[in-house]
Amino acid sequence: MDRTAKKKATIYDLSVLSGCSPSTVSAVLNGSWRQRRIKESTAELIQGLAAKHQYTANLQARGLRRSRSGLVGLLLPVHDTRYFSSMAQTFEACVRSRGQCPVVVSACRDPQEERQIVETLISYSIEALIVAGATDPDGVHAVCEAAGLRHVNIDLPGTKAASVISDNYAGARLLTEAIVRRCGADRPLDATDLHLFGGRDDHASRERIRGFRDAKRDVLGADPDGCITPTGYSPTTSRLAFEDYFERNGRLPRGLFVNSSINLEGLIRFMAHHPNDTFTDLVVGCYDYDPFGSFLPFPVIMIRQDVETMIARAFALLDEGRPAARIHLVTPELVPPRTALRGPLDALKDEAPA
Amino acid sequence: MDRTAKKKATIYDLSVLSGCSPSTVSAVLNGSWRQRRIKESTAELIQGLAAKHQYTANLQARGLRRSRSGLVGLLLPVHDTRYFSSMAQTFEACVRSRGQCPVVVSACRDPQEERQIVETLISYSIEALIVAGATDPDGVHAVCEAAGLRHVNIDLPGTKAASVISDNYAGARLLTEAIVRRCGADRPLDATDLHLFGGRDDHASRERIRGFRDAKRDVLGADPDGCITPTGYSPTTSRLAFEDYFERNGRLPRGLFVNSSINLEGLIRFMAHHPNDTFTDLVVGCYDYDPFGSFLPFPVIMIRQDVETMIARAFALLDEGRPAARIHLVTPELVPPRTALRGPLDALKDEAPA
DNA sequence: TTGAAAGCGCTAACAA
DNA sequence: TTGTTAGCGCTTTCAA
Repeated sequence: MDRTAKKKATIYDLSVLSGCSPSTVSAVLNGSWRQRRIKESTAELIQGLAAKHQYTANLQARGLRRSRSGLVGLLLPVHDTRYFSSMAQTFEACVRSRGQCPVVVSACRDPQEERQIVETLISYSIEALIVAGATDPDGVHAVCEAAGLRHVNIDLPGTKAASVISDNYAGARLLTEAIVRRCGADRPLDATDLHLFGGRDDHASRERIRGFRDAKRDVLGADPDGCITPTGYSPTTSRLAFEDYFERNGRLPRGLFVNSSINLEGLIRFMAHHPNDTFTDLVVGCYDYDPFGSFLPFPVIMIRQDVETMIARAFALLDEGRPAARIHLVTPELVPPRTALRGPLDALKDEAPA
Repeated sequence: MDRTAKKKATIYDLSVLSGCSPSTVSAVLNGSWRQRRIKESTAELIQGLAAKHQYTANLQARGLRRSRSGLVGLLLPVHDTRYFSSMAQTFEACVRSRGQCPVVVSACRDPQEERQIVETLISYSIEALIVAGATDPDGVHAVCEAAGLRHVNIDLPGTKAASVISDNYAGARLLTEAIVRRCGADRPLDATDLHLFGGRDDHASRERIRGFRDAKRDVLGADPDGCITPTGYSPTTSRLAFEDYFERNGRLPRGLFVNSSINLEGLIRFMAHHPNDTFTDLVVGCYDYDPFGSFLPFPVIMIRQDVETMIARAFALLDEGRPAARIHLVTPELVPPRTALRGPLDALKDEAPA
């Protein structure tokens, strides 16, 4: 027995109450009344009635009629990472500032899920979509294209739609050099002692690996094979890779390039099974920034991707209509160990202590 | 010029193509055809056509007609925390397993935003709402109630709707005792040397403070005043509180109860400005679990709230229809230092290395 | 086993 | 300055 579920007021109710026609009411209530040259007094009358009866537009009806919904989508691989959750946070602020409603969903890096979820969003007539870190951006593109949906890739590029990604090559070089510098403070680093873990066969990983290798060659004068271990984006498989290396070599490499914060979670799972002195001498570089990750008991140098700029660029491209299918690089930032950066949450006003 | 934005097929198109009536097509395509006793062969015919023409239902139209949308909402304070992002992750899986579409939004702990955002969701005819960590749950309740929207609170309780929260009192006791135990390993802890930072005047903070004080009294035999510093849920204000304490006392307390992972971010911001030896001897307890937070260079004991159970209970209550406005406690878990727990991401299948 | 027809709440020509 | 009207695409009685 839902006592209070009174039916919501419609423009027809207000039409009767005000003595005006439904279309007049509609115009007043959706803001188009000035240009429809409706008398100020009628507008006020209707607005008053609307407030009094707690009228709110039925957005499904409006959307159906206008064949758009006011919804804007963000497709993530996962929510549960500081990188992607900060992306969601930034995206949401952007969308709201445009008076639209954000819809953030995740597809777990499953190409089929990606397409299917996007199809669902399209069925709700979303007006634009940002595709972040998709495993199959071109597959998603096909779905969007067929429905005439504006979309851009972010984080991981596609070949069919505009893409905003960070400059993974430059970032990886920067990071690699910083690791070497930090290691070298004590004694020179052997090239086999700088190892990259994580990532898989996607554009970001490839670019990072390329930057890693080039930097190694430049700085250490050598880039032996076997210093790269892809693990996918899973803490479990990453951890196994570390265990494996450790068993083979009796220790970790002195310099560790970790492909992403998810892979860094693999490292801490490894840590949980090994005493702290396993990690003396270790210098870690991690692509992606996590505030707590920056304060681990060994130096962790991080790369913070400029999410704010990436999102802003993505929206700029969406506004263009049909942007060319090229890649836009955004420069990431090197973050020294023990650094706490401000994040999207800092944009919110601080609450009084109580 | 959007070349390919061909209009989407409708049931009318398929009606013409198949020679059946729109209502038959509708029934076939929304799954109600068996009970509408439609011949298998007609169904197959229509399904074939639908596939061929890439028909997908217009969910806005369906929603308008049925006056529900298939959308289920989750209102968060913020995305960018491992606690809330894991909640989003878990929520999303739950909603999808029910064949509905998740909508996760955040309101930045602003009571007015909370109500307004919920009003928007209601305008989209969402079918149920989980209100997580709201600053003004009862305000949100009023909005939902007026629209006859099923909803439950989670994380922070309200007085008007059913609420699922973790047992903050018990958790805080557990955590406090664990901090004392860990400190005491060396030399006995003075009661003034166990300090609580963070939180504000909400139910969770109050319960945690109560648990903290009771445990202190029980274990240390005293609970002097002035050992509690609320800071709100902001890294900046938390950091200032730590700085302030440090300036006054020339050091941090030996035992630190931190109210939430956001407040723990305040601690690491403090760390960024102080050398590592400021933190020898320190034992931290943090309400909320963050995988990297568990591996800081001093012992961090954490409380992991059982998000999976909380979400599951919330859905169970939603299914009840009109659940009583009582509070349901879920037991949280004590996490020793240097512990890497599995999270919602581990439920996903691990990807092959490349 | 199927079809006809009304209508969900709103918008946008077009008329007045 | 306002009203009339015809849908947007779908579901759902009711009738056949």
